[in-house]
Amino acid sequence: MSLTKKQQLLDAALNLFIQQGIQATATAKIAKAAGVANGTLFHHFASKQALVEALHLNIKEEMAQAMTPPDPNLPLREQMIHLWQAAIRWGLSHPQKFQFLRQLANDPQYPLSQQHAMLSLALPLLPQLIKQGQKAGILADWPQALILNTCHSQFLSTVSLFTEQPELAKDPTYQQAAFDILWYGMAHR
Amino acid sequence: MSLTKKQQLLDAALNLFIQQGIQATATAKIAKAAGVANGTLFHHFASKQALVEALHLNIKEEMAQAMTPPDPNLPLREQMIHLWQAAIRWGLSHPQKFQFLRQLANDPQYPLSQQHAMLSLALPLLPQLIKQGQKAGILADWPQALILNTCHSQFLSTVSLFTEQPELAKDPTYQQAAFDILWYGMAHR
Amino acid sequence: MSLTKKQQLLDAALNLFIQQGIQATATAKIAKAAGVANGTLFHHFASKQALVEALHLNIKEEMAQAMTPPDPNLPLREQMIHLWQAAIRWGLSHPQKFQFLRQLANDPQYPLSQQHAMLSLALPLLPQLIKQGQKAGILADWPQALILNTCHSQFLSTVSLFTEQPELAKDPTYQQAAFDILWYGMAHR
Amino acid sequence: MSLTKKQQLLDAALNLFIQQGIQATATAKIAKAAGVANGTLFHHFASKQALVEALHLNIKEEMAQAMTPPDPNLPLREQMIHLWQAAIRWGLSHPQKFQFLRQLANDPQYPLSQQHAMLSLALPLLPQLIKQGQKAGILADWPQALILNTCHSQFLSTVSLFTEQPELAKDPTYQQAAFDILWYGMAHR
DNA sequence: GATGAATGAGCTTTCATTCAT
DNA sequence: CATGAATGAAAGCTCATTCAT
Repeated sequence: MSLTKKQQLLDAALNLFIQQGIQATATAKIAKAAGVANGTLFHHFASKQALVEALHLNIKEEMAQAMTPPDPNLPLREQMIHLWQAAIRWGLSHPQKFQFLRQLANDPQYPLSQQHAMLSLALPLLPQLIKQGQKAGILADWPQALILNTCHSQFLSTVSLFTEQPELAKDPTYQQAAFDILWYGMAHR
Repeated sequence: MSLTKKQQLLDAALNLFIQQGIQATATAKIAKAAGVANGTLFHHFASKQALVEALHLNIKEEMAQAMTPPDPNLPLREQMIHLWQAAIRWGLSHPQKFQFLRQLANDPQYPLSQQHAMLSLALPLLPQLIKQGQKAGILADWPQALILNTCHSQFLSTVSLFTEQPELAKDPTYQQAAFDILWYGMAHR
Repeated sequence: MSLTKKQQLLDAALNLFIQQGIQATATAKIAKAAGVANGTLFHHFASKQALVEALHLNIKEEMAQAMTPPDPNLPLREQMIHLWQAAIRWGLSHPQKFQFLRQLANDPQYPLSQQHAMLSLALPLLPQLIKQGQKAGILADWPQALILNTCHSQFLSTVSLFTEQPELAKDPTYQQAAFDILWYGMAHR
Repeated sequence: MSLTKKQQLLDAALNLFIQQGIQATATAKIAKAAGVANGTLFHHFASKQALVEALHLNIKEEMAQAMTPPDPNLPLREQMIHLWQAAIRWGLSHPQKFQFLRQLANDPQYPLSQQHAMLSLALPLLPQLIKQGQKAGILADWPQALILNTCHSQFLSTVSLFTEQPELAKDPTYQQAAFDILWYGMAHR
């Protein structure tokens, strides 16, 4: 039962964290929602903080696995579309986990997990691709930080928008449009 | 002295909220930081929640005042640049207040203040301008929600980036670049 | 205005005390209900305790004035009826003040004002009358404390009953019955 | 050991409540008097209010168990004496619990537990007996409410008197006298 | 007299964590 | 492994009282 209960705790925690916030969720409520005893939580996790970190790690790993690398022989734009679609797809099919990552990224209590941590996680190949694109004269010659920042924010806000308004997500036109806004924005003119 | 102490409380609260988070900041610490007694906080604010809301309101009003409307006779692009610069300027010169707004927008405890609340606050004229631009064939014909979402996220992330890396903010090229990414992204092709 | 505000405070206090209890009523609420400032209460009364005592004293004096002594030439039973009716009448026409006296009498915080304090207040002549009655063989020869106790309790409970069920109070038969139960109970057989 | 601590808390609470009043007794003092930690009180009782209600319920049940029903074949007067003695005996042997019931009955904060709740608890059979007595012409034909009220108040005041003056309680004459006052008061003439 | 901002001790309640079973 | 009673520090909030104006 051990693995089961540990997983039940993680599931219950995720569920409560995104509803009420991390701080506002008492460990006792997590245990109750998981159907285990109060002390069992501390049997599997040294502290509430450790539980949060374990959950964070789990989700990061799961997301990383979903991000298959693009075929390097494809044109740059196609490679980027591949990354973009994989990231968006994961965000839309795991809205709770996605929101948890957002929450952590904005929580002053967990400053280690900066915004960029999430980006580099979702799109670890992006920096190289951008550099390639700039060298090849396909992308505009602005600072990396600015371009990465834009990619990141467009990714986050697109998933959020599509999660809130699922009817938009259903139309593939808009999925494409979200990428095009980004692409034409950073393309060289 | 009433106004003084009330303001001291708001100042201390803002300072602590963005350092430690809202929940993690005890009312007693706010009072201490403000140099007043514990009960004084509750003399001026009915509850911690009321203090947060008062602070929120103050900042929103202050930001709204900073957002001067553009000259409607200017070309669309110039009007948008006007808005963009006013918003960025305010964000950069009030980094704490800006961060507080971000925090609230992402806090599941204060769901009323959605992301879009902040946007419509900073750029209340934007929806009309976009509609005009689409009618005139200047902007691409994507759903309003998508374009607004992009503007919003680019605004937030640009202020954050420039606040974290002030050397970027100093170069007016990059301020312009951040707007151009947005503009060429949503411009009609 | 001084007398007025002081009286307003006493009135407001009485009203709130019987609704919520003495302890549960904050001085600030009394002041607000009286339409005066917070500090004004302490201008007229040294402390909350002093306010309670002043109210108590006022009510006791008012009640004492309403208790006109019976004609000593009347038969014993008529004298007792006189006292009984005066007491009941006062209780029914001042239900709030009556209830306040009850509350104080049962409050462990104000132990000075025992049950008997209220009795001797309402019916100061009663002990003598009882003694006379016993000497004359009209009343049973039980201990004074027992008879006084019975009179007292029948008085309190009758006013309470009639206040709760005003339709009973309207029928003079029942007013008389309440006295008769008492009288035949303690009469000599 | 759970039952032990829970009971210790109830005992300590009863003791302090009747000395200082319910409101005036801090939960921290109850915990200290019970020899447990502050939080333990709230582990067993959801709130102070819940503790009060649990205590109330406990005492009511205990009292109800002590009230053995009379033999219905006995004459009416004997049945009433049986009830009277059982009630008085319980009140005298549990003075704290009796006083707590009185306190609650008079506390405007707990209005549900009216005076009559206590009576019907102590003497649940009384209403029927009275009706029987009136039909048989043994008891006077006054409204039930009036007679019940008298019984109730005589019961309460007798226990109080005997508790305050234990020397009276020792003389069985006076126990009988207290009942006789009641009986002759309501007997048909 | 009258005001109401200011105080700080004290209240009820919460909660992460421990530990004997 | 699992439990849940027990802990006590700390939280948000209340309130009688003071005092400068």
